Amino acid sequence: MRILLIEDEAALARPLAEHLEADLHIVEWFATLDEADSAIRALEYDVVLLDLQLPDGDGLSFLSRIRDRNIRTPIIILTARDKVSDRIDGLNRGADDYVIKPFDLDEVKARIHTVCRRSADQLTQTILIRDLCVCLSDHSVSRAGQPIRLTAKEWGVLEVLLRRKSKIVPKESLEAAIYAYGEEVESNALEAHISRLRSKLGKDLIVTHRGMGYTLQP
Amino acid sequence: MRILLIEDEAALARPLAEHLEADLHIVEWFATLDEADSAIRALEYDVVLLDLQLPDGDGLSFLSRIRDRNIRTPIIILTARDKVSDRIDGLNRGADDYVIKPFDLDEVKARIHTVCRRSADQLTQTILIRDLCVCLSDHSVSRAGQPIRLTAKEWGVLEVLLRRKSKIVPKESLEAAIYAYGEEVESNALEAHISRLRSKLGKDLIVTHRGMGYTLQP
DNA sequence: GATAACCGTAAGGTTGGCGTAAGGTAGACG
DNA sequence: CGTCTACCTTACGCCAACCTTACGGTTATC
Repeated sequence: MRILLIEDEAALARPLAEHLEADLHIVEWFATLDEADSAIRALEYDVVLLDLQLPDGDGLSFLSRIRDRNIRTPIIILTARDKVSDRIDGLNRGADDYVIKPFDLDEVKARIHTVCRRSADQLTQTILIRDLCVCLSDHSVSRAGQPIRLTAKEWGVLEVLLRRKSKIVPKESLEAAIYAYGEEVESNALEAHISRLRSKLGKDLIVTHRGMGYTLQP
Repeated sequence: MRILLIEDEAALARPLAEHLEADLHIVEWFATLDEADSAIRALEYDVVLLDLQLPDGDGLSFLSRIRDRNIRTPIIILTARDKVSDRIDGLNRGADDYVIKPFDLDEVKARIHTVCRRSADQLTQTILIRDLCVCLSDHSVSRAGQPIRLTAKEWGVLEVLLRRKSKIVPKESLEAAIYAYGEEVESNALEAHISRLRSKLGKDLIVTHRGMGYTLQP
């Protein structure tokens, strides 16, 4: 678990960080919103522990800003016992839970666990097409419950076709999708991938439009 | 916390509900078993507060019915001081705790907390996968009863794979999970960890998806 | 202060994905 | 019907991605 701890009081933060690290988590501790902001921009965390009173700004507005940016990382607020309104406000702005200071270290641990679990079984984006079940978020395909293993390139092609559902996708678009700049390829590599995809997913799933491109059969 | 309160005496129920709501819980109050039954069918609660004497039936049989349906939501019984046998009976039928009427509001709160903690710890945190038993909360793994010792990094990798169950997890995600910012590593350290994990947990638990990442074999 | 555990590194081995190309198929058009 | 051409299919071989292992540096443990 990768944890972002935003707390200015070292006396609180340090033991907490140590306790969580002893629990085999990776903790990154910042004392200002400014630092935390660049950290959360650059990296992915599994959970954020956010103190509301910080030297360089209000934790609540930070919270709103994060959610506005559509970052859905679970956030647990660290708040004083008497600041009931802060807690409510925080939950309303998209926090996932709160812990009251002074907190029990094990309680924080427990909250982190439940919050992470909650976010882990979030909805996964799955698409049903003919007898196939394609899950975009886990890169998995199955037919009649039987999982089908695709290679990286095959998946790349399928994903583009799925996203441009029912539209005719030109070969060039597909090639652009699976080859980075500079590693383009001459020859019929794409056609070979299409062929291999068909043999795995069913002969008539992918329809050819001569001279134009490919579509998925709905 | 989402709380289902089943209590017919408004004089008791109302202040309790208010007190719990002030503590930021969500309380849904029903005065009959019938209503409560449909509520618990439809929604998930974190804890149920159950009075045993209700106008439309016996709380104890309701309790049995819930447990028979394999609903494991923690249940706290609200009972009168002189009904000792009811309490024992309740606990035997699967209640998690009891509070004696007339109760102190803060005591109820405390009971709710401990009961929730307990249930969160025990049922959410152990995962069975193939012949392995993995406990997320205490970071232990065992195969056929034999404990297996994992190192910190090995555990970090395994935990992420477990949490993203059945998803293909890219190498970068795994690396991000076990290295804090600034202590990233060049070389195939991750591959080495995967290899060591496989030798400890079984050769085919972790499946490689070339160019994409790793998955756990279900 | 010695022993063990952990982990990054790199070397050497393995393999599956992928590009290639050759031969076949089928729409398009006259 | 014949020809052209875009596309299909298959086998093959290469190589990057990956695996495994040993080694040494560092840190934890007693």
